[in-house]
Order: sequence, then structure tokens, then C-alpha cells
Amino acid sequence: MIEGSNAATSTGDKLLLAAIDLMASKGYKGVTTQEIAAAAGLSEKTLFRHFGSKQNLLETAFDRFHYAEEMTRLFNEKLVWELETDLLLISRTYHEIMNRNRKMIMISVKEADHLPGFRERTIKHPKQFIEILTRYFMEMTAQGKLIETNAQMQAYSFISMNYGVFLNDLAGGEHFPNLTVEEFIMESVGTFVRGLARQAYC
Amino acid sequence: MIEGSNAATSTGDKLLLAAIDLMASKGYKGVTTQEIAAAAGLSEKTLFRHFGSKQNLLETAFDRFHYAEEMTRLFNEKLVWELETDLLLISRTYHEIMNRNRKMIMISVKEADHLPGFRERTIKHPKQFIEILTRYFMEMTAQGKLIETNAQMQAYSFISMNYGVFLNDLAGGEHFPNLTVEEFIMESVGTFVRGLARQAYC
DNA sequence: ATCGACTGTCAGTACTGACTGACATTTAAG
DNA sequence: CTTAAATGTCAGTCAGTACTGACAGTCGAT
Repeated sequence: MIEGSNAATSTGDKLLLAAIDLMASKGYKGVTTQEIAAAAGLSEKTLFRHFGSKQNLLETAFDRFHYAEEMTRLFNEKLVWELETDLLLISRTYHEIMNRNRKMIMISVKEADHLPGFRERTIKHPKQFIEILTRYFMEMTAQGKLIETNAQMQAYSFISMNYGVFLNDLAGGEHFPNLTVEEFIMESVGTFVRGLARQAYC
Repeated sequence: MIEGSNAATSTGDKLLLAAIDLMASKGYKGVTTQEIAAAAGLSEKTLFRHFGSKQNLLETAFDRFHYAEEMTRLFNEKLVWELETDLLLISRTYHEIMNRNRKMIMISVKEADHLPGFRERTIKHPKQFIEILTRYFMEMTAQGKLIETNAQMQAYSFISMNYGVFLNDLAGGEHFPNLTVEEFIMESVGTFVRGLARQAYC
């Protein structure tokens, strides 16, 4: 039977998922091939038969489970050019994507060295978000709906704010209980709307 | 001669600084005691004579070079209860403190496991900032200078935004050139001022 | 000159962890 | 049942690494 054609989780995927899970919490060097195999319910030997080396296991995991890049189009279709609505959509989409890939992000934060081009691909999304949001702000300003500002910097601020909150949640969300992400999104979007929209709420 | 009484950098400190430097970039397990000693211009043996173990080297480094906790007082004296001025001060102070300790922060991000209570102490400052800022927002609201909002969440948003920007700068600031921290501070503070102040700029 | 604190050198120990080879066992397909 | 592919077992290699002991050199102070 050829790799990947199994209906249930295939042997290879079990190993990849276990690797992602453990590396995310303990780091590449902090986890052993034995641990990974055990977590996958397989023998260490099988791990090496499939991937040849620990390094290759990490690379394969990254290639296989890194989020795809279908986001740009999604946006241009869903934006309605009303600041509050759109910022809420963007914020929520951002957190959704980041959360779906939080383990890979954790790994790439800890293991920036182990792979060339690793980090680059991981921050590709944040970068895309900023670009999209920058163009959005510029267009909104052109339409007279926003005051004149440095669009790129505003986009950068907005995304960074969401990034900061995401990381807090990630690396021990227990540090700030009674602060939920959804609540944060609503408050922060409110502030940005009042701070950027022309003649709102005064 | 007793440890620490030297005018120039003492042997112990050389080792501690080298350790911080290397662990920040390569992680605790990614660096060897040999490397650390070599970077400090000393022999491995000396390292062990001073610290006994690699683990103790990390702990000592953390205790010795972790930023102190003299911040709260500083604030209460410097705040002038004018939103823009104060937010600028807070933002700049935050980045100054974080930058002064960026290597320790890097380590604590990568090595959350290796020490109990490690992470807790590292995020103590962000937490303090949020508490201070929360009280500040509440007081400002009471004075009628701010609109009614969820003070804690606003503080959380503001600090998270600065945290996100700081981390970007840290882990490869080359990703977003033409975006300086100072510019960011001015733009973002502007937005928050317009978003929170009562009857401003309309 | 000598003493003492500090550091260097070097050989070596003990352990860990990635990785392999030989052989047995399972499992599904024909 | 037979076969082949996948997996398990187990013993073992090899390199790296934290850490030690014995001995020698340096250097400043008295």
C-alpha cells in the first residue's frame, strides 16, 4: 500500500503530527526520535524508515502541514468597504488562520535556525495581511471614508496588535484570564474605527 | 580576588554574557559549554569551576541580568494626564525596557520549559504595564477625558500592539524595512488618542 | 622569592541520542 | 496458504556533550 492512500491516519502522518506536537512544545533539540515514535504509537525504526533523518522529518512536517496560500482572493470578495465590518472580518480571519497553524508557528519561533527559508515562509501570511490591509486603507481613504494617515503604518499597527494578542494566547493563555480574544477584537476594532474613520461617533 | 570586585568585566560576567548571547540565538540545547567558554575567551573548565553546571549558568544569568522592577514609581511621577503625551511616554518606555532585555526575552520565549517560574518573571513587566495603563485609563475616564470603554481591554490592546511590534523587530527586523519603531509609535498613539479621547480632532 | 587565587591543558568518564543491520512478526492481497 | 510490504525488536555503532581530576602555568600582593 502506497503512502497516504489510507483512509485513517497513515503511519507517516501519525509521525508527522506527533513530531509537530512535540517540537512545538519542547523544541527540535528538546525532543528525541524515540519520544516522537512513542507518541505516534510506532517504533523508532519505522520513523527512520519513513523519513531517513530527524531533520527530514521536520522539513516534511513543515511542507506538509503549513497553511496554504488561498487567502488573498477570499478577501477581495468578502470586503464590503465599511470600516467596522471589514476590520472585524480581517481580525477574525487572522486569528482563525493563526490558530489553525499555531503549532507550526511555535516551532518556527523556536527553531529559526534549523531550516533556511523556514521563517520566511512562516511570516508570509502576516506580511500578506499587512499588504492587503494597506491597500484597503488607501482605497478607503481615496473614497473619503478614512482620514489621511500613513496607511502602511496603520496596517502594521493593527496586525501587530493582533499578533501580540495571538502570541499571548499561545504561550500560556492563562496569564491573562478574563480577557477573551473575541472581546479584544470588538474593543480594538472599535478604537481603530473611531481613530481612523471620517466623522464617526462624535 | 573576590568575584565581582573587578573594574573591567569579571570572568564570571564574561561567561554569563556569552551564555546569554548564544542561548538567545541558538537556544539552551543548541549551544555547548565549550562554545560559551570559547566565546567568553575562557576555558570550559573555568566555566564549570564558576557555575558547576550548565543549568546553573542559565539560572545565574537570568537572576543577574533580568531587568529590575523599579518601574511603577517612575510612572506615577511622570504622567501628566494628557492622553497623547502619556501614551507616547508609555510606548517609548515599554520599547526601551524590552530592548534593553531583548536577549533574556528571546531566551525565555525559546526555553519556557527549562526553568520553573522563568516565564512568569519575564512576563511580569508586560503585566505591570497593563495594570498601570488600565488604572490610568480608568482615572482618565473618571476625569471625563476619555470616552467610556473597557479600560483593561484597551490597555491590553495597546500593550499587545507594542509587544507585537517589538517581537517583529527582534526576530528579524529586516522583514519590514521602511517601518521604524518611532514612526510606528507616533502613528499608533495618534490612532488610540482619536479612538479614546473625548471630543478630539473632529 | 613565594604564596595563593585563578586559569589553562589534557585526558578521560558517563551518558545520551541519532541512526543502522539482522531477523522476527504482522497484515492484507492474491 | 503464500507472498510481499510494512512494522517491531534488539543489539549495537558512533559522535557529541556535560562534567571531572590531576597537573601546570600565570600573576599580583606581601
